[in-house]
Amino acid sequence: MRLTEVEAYDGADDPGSHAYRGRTERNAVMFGPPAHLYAYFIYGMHTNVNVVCHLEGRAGGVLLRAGEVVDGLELARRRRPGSNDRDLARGPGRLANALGFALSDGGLDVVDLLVPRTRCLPSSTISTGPRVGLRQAAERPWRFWITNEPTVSAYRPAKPKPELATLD
DNA sequence: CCCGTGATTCTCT
DNA sequence: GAGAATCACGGGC
Repeated sequence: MRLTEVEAYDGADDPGSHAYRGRTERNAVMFGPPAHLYAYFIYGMHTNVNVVCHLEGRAGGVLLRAGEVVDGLELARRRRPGSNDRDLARGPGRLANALGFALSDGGLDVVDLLVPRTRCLPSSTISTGPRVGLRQAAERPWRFWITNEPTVSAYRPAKPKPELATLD
């Protein structure tokens, strides 16, 4: 998998992070050592995965939002029947599916699964913007993606909180 | 566009 | 401990 889109979450200082309100049973691995998987279940049907990034004791991680399947294409297709190749990992739930990650993989050490590119992309090819679906800290431009990559997911703003009726 | 779906967490008792 | 609100989404129309 070649990652094309990620989002950063900074624990204690980030109202958008699952770790913002401190350690709980669910988010415990985010407080542990880096390069481990924080997996969680969302919207009643989807699994998302993050890579823990800060040193032990300080929470934070990077949500893997989208990628291009460049290896094990047949396997990824089998894991996501009906998906076209571009969509195999286009979105965090789909990406977890395509890689075969499940909730039970939470805590897994992924240091050997993450292979840095041999050459860095020039920063001019990386775009940034607000994270998807957040009401809290929505203004922080902590979503990063490769510009013009077809495998990057569509941006969807958070559903605004219903306001009480206003005169107008 | 719209809505299913269920874990987690918050806010009261 | 119960009930409600929230939610880092995807698929279908």
